[in-house]
Amino acid sequence: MIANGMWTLTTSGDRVHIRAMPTHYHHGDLRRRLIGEARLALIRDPDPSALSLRELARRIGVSQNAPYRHFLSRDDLLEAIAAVGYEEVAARLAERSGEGADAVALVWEQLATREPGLAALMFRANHGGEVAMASRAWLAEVVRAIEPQLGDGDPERLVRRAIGCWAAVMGVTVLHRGGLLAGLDDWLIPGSAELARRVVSGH
Amino acid sequence: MIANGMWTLTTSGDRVHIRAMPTHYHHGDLRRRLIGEARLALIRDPDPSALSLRELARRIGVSQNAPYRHFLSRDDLLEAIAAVGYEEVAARLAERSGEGADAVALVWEQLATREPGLAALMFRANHGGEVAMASRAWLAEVVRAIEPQLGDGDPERLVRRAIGCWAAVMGVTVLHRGGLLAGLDDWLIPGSAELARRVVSGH
DNA sequence: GAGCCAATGTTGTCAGTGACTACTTGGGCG
DNA sequence: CGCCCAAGTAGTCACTGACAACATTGGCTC
Repeated sequence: MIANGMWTLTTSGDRVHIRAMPTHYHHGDLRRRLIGEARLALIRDPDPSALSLRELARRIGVSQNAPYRHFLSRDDLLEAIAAVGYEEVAARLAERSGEGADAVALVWEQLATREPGLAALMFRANHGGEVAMASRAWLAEVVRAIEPQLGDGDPERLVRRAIGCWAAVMGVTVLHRGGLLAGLDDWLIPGSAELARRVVSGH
Repeated sequence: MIANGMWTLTTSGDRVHIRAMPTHYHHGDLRRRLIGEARLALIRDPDPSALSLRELARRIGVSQNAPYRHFLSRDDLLEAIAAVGYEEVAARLAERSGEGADAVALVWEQLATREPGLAALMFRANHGGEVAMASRAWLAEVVRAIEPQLGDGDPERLVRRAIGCWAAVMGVTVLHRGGLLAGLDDWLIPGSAELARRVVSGH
């Protein structure tokens, strides 16, 4: 089955059915509800490993097993959330085209501040194809953002710089959120925007 | 009680006893054993959230509750391991003083390659004081490593650059291990050494 | 309009986990 | 020699992810 929230594609035999999704039941809405509720849970407790499928189900008011109709496993849910995260962050960066590397830093920092749990999920190891795919949209936006600052050099360098920029910004975020910079005076901590610019610019 | 593996310091009343640790029992050795076995487990399965205290205990041959005599909780164990990780990586960097930012990249990359689970632990959010402390040793070594490349500017800038270097190198590692760069051609991925140099050098 | 049938719920169950309480042990100190 | 107490053991609890089996819903086909 293929669904996007508005409709579902179903196969019966070798026929293909398209049908609108019901809205007044939990039917068809659950997947979205689960992701939304999970994000809320991640705001309450930013540790993704503390997120419980059963509690989510309880909160939404469905049976403990219902989530498994929409996600293969707990990890599958987490993947989906991370993917949504990348999509959103890409969209937010797209709105700020023209602000260069600073925008990359800004958008990422906002994410990490507002939804640290979501950010933690996006840092996570062993992501599957879904997240990798979604993160490409983000990477594409980073490329677009920094492109004017790099002049028209070769496109490969552009991508390399974009990844470097992403990595650097993400790195500071990880250090920050990890408490690894706790106790250090503020002026000893590089601003992520400054770092992003530094990575992008130059020969 | 204070212990370092060779001896223990015990207080009885207001006296202090120092005594050698027995070696033929698990006594006194368990803490170290646990950390070691946990690292092995993290090599088998790099996902820290999959590490089970009970399985560790089983593997070592002690009761399921024995670990709690040495660590307050599972997280406490993970913290201790992360701290050890930072200590080791600091030591390894110290051996390569004079190689500049490249050494930082090299050492960190080796860690992430050889013990990705350990690395994941060191990236983790919400670290307590113990890890923050240990990571300071690492940061100090990074400062020492990049110092010759920066000339003798102001020391604050030096620290900022060191943190930036750390963040950048760590960022690429996270992206890599997260599978976020999967499918990208190699020449599109910035080398962490190059990135480190770029962050450190310049005006 | 009847009924099929896939999607999507629900109930029941299992093994495994972190953490707690209460006990036992054993070796060095006085 | 006897006590003390750090460090180990046994038993238990609530909770979790995952699975199997069953119930229900509503659109499509005929």
